[in-house]
Amino acid sequence: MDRIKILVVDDESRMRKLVKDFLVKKNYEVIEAADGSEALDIFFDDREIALVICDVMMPKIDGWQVCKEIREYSKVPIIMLTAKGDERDELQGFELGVDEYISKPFSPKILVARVEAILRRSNVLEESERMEMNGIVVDKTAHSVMIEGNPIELSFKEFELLTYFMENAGIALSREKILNNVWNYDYFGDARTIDTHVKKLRSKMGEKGECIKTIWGMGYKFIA
Amino acid sequence: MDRIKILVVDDESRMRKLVKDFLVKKNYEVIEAADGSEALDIFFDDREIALVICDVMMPKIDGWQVCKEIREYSKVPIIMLTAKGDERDELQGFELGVDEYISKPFSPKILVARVEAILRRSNVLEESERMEMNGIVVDKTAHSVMIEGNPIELSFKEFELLTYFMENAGIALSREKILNNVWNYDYFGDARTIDTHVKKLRSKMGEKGECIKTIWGMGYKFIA
DNA sequence: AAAACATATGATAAAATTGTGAAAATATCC
DNA sequence: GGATATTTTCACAATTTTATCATATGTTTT
Repeated sequence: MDRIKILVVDDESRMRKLVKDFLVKKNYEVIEAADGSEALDIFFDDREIALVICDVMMPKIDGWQVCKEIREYSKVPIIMLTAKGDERDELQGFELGVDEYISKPFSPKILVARVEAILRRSNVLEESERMEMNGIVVDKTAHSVMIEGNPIELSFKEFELLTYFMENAGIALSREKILNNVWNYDYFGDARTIDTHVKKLRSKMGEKGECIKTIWGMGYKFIA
Repeated sequence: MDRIKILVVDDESRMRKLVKDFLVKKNYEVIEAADGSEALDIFFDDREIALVICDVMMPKIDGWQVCKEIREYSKVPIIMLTAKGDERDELQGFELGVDEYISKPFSPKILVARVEAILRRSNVLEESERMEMNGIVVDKTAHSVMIEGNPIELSFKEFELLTYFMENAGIALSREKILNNVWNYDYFGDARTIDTHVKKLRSKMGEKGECIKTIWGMGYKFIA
């Protein structure tokens, strides 16, 4: 899965950097905008931003305005950074659809906690990546495999191999191709090791092992 | 915060024990009273009882009477256990200030659900973040853990780790991910420290330690 | 049908990962 | 400041996975 994108809008570059640093450490992808119009440009251009963190006080277009314009078209979660707890402003904000406030100065922990809470609420975090073909259910998130409702235990490589097969169902895959995709690029061992893994996979998959077909002189193919 | 106190009033010890067992598993402190006058004594003596569960049918002072006397001085939520749905009685009860009825026989789930609902309504469960999975009760507010009704002592990190696992039950978690979420962003130590914590957690959790599964070559996963 | 070649299989060796206990470093509490 | 508990590190054992190889089995070609 790709990293989650967060748009940080603030006219002070120091503040942007601060916020960015903590979020990057948490493995988010942070995009910066130095003012309201840049923020709106980026937001409507990118279309994949999962969260907006926006300073209220900005020259030209202020935070409220940014919020309002985004809300015209999007329900993306918005966190506002306020100078201090101005209740009247906050009330106004909630009407505009602000999801959360963080008043400066804030601790990094608070920031990260709020961000995670919001993302969890909006189900951006941890959507389960599942795949189902012919009674074989692969859940990449849970790292589990079920066949006809029964869980089976696969080793790491076997799991990777199976998901690679299933993601490329119906496509003939040469050993070379499999090596390049399932093994690290720096693997220079024997390609025949694939055979062994295929063997184990097939046996663990029972009847469904026949989904992995041998293409003589070429490689393998997964058929659903 | 201390555990929440619930007073259970019933002349049948079997019934008291039944109710108590389920509530204790949910980390409530249960105080028993075998008859009405004992109940009133305990209630006015303790002053910290958050909920009263009271049988209607009792010798000497019946449930209605207990309810009435408590209501003279307190607005504590009261749940009545009735033999069967006698509507006339229930009407009478609501006038007395009974909050909820549970008619015998009841399922433990119903009981616990009603209790939690009432406590939430009366703000006793003030955002007390607790979760329960497979007999493991974690109360983030109280920072306590119970397994099958027995409290276990966890260190700070162990507690954080367990809650992280439980909040992400069923999801395969890489060491990197665990470090980023349970440890501070500024931790750059050895990832193997996780193993040590997992080891201690497992041993402290006894049989339930098996809920933390090792995913070879990948990380760990909590299964409920 | 035999030769030549490709894949399957089982056993085994090598490598990688995790479990564990103890010691060292840190933090916390009197 | 010392005692205690927690957290981290480390070394080694135990375990699991992965790679290799020899051999068996199966396909294709001649």
